[in-house]
Amino acid sequence: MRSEYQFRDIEKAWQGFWEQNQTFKAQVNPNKPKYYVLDMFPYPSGAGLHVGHPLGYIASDIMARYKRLQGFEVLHPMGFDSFGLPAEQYAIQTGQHPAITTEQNITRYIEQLKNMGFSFDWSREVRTSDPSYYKWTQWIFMQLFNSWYNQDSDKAESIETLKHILAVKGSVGLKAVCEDDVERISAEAWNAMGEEEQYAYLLNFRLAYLDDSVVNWCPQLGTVLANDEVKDGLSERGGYPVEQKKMRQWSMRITAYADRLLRGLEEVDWSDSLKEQQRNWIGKSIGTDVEFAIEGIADKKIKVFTTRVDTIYGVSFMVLAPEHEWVAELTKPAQQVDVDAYITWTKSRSELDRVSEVKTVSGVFTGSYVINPLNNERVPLFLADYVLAGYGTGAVMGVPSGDQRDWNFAKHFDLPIPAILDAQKDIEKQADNTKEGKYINSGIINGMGYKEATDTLIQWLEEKGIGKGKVQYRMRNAVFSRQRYWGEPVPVYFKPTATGQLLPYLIQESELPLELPKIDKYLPTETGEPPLGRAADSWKYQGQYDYEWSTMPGWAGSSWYWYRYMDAQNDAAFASAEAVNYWKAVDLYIGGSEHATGHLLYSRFWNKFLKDLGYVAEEEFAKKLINQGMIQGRSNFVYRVKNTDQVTFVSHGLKDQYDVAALHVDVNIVENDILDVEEFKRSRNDVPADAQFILEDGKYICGWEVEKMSKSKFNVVNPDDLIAKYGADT
RNA sequence: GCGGGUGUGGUGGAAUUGGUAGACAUACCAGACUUAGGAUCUGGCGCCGCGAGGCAUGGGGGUUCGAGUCCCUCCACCCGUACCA
Repeated sequence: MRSEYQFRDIEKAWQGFWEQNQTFKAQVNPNKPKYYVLDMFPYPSGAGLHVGHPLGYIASDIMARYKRLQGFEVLHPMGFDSFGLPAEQYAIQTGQHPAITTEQNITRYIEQLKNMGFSFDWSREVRTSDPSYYKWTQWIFMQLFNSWYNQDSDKAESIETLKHILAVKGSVGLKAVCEDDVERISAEAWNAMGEEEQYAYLLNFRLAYLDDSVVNWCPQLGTVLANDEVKDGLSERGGYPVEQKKMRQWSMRITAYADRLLRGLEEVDWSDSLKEQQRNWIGKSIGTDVEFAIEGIADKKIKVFTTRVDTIYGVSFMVLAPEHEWVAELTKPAQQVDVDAYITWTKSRSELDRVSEVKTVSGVFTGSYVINPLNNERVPLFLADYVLAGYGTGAVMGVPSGDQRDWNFAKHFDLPIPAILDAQKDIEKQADNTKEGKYINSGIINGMGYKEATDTLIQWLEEKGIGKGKVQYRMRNAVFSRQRYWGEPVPVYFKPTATGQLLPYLIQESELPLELPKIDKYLPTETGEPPLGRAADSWKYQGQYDYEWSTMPGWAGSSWYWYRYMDAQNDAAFASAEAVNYWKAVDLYIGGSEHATGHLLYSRFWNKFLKDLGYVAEEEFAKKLINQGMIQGRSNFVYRVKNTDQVTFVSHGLKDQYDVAALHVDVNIVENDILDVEEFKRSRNDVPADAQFILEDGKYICGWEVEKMSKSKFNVVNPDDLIAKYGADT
């Protein structure tokens, strides 16, 4: 009889006991203090659970067990973020419905997670792709559509309160977060509108709204690509050209919450680095909007945003984004050819390319001039792709003496570099962004210091009605449409007005969930519509109106899931008031830092919105957050001898005698650094059967190195294998 | 490019304010015990050197009586960069 620890039997027995006795089932129990420990739920990929997943799950499991022993009622759930691109790509290739592969992957994940013996309450499992779950994702979308952001109360309110304000006061003095170019109207004008006209007007104020956004469009694939799927201006699949194209998309007005998202960081126990990343992402800057008149065009003015209005006398050029809507009108015939060529070129460049290449200057003169309102000088108007249409006003003023990129631009196009501060040094050699000293060559602010000059200019501009102080955020509103199949359908249909304009309407709440229709292929349609367009003939609201064909992004389902765990089976609400008021918020959230500016920001946004509407208890959803690190892997290497006719590998101890190239080899065919040569030949089709191996002591010894664990380094170990070999506790 | 982070033995990591660098653990080496070992115990273990000693916290420079810690500068790697999850 062997006396060693029989982990296979013992672990299996206890896991069975826990399941039968529901040992880890959580309940609303007002007699006990609660503790909510949450893991970032995984995407169920086809590769199965990676060893990186348990790294965080082990930490949270330790906390969950510890808190239970301390007498807390502990909520420690697990679920699956099961909508996403990989399942859709697989469906496109195989015709297999993504729901089927997703189901299989989840089954595997659950088996793996149970083998590890985590103390999850599996009765609360959620799956974002399950209609009983996405019913509530769609419901939240409906609430966002039915809301506007009132800056007076500093919260989201029902669109009904806006209707009331419009009927009584109109929108002239209304403080709402909305599109900049919304026409301001009087109460009389509002009341004189027809019902459809009023409805169309309200669309400008909703927190979920339609807007033009720039996307990566691949004409050959007929689809929109993620930046991730674009490499060097070509699609990763197929290598086709990708261009920047404007499309009508759903967006979420997250910018309405920018300031609250900043302030909320002060009350959460998250790492300083993570908070800093969010602050920088939101990017609050205080500056000034200034309007420049256009020479020869009386009815239009170009608006720029600047954080350094004090440098306005140093302006020697102006730059518009190539996508700016007035480009066609502002381009003179003599420059038309150059401008067209430049725009064509920028269309091939991703946003990341555009802002990251600062060494090379590119741009083109439009032939037009604007007028500096302070000194009435003519300022040449250029296009350059470092200016982004989606940020600020899509136009910037060029001040070469104070900004290095502007300085480079001015040198390249041989533009003047006027000095504006007596403290600026060597501006013929480089820009000097100092705010020190007194202004020179600067009209009404000559002799002043920075603060006085800024205040004087803002006051002057506001009096003349051509500028005003403004807070600008770097963060943009969040695009919410995806031209994909495997996501939540948007619960909207389109109905034409009397004039034929299509307006979006919500379906009835009682009609939720709006389930994904079955389609024959998962590709976009031949006319470039999203995949759901394939169901258009039969999939109609009340048999006559087209539904929205785009689906929601991956972040929709993950931006509220912690509430569903509180009351996962509830069919009447996303969670009952009783459950929400007991569990309140996540006490400890564990996951990767890569979610700093995506998931964690979107989730805070939706949480604040749900709080405004009174559906949840807390302003911040995760009180404490810990980022787990990454798993390192021990990589193995083989050494291929260079410049030989016959493919030859030399063992590690002898490699210095040859000219060799080190190649990663799969660690799963290496044991104690000894390579399984036969398996190596079998598993690699780039290694011929007659390959030579120069051995030492009859063995092929591999080299090794510690690196990030990743597929490309062939150093990934499978948790199943490790558990089978050593047991879950190990 | 920009934002955030990390760099200390084979590995995970210690080192309170600037005051003995490498605690603790693991791996490895040698030995003991044992029917057996994925158990236990003992010793060794940053690098060079027989030794005395010298060198060493990504590289270079600086401040200081004294620097892993402070300053400057450079490098490498990781995360994010808005439709991967």
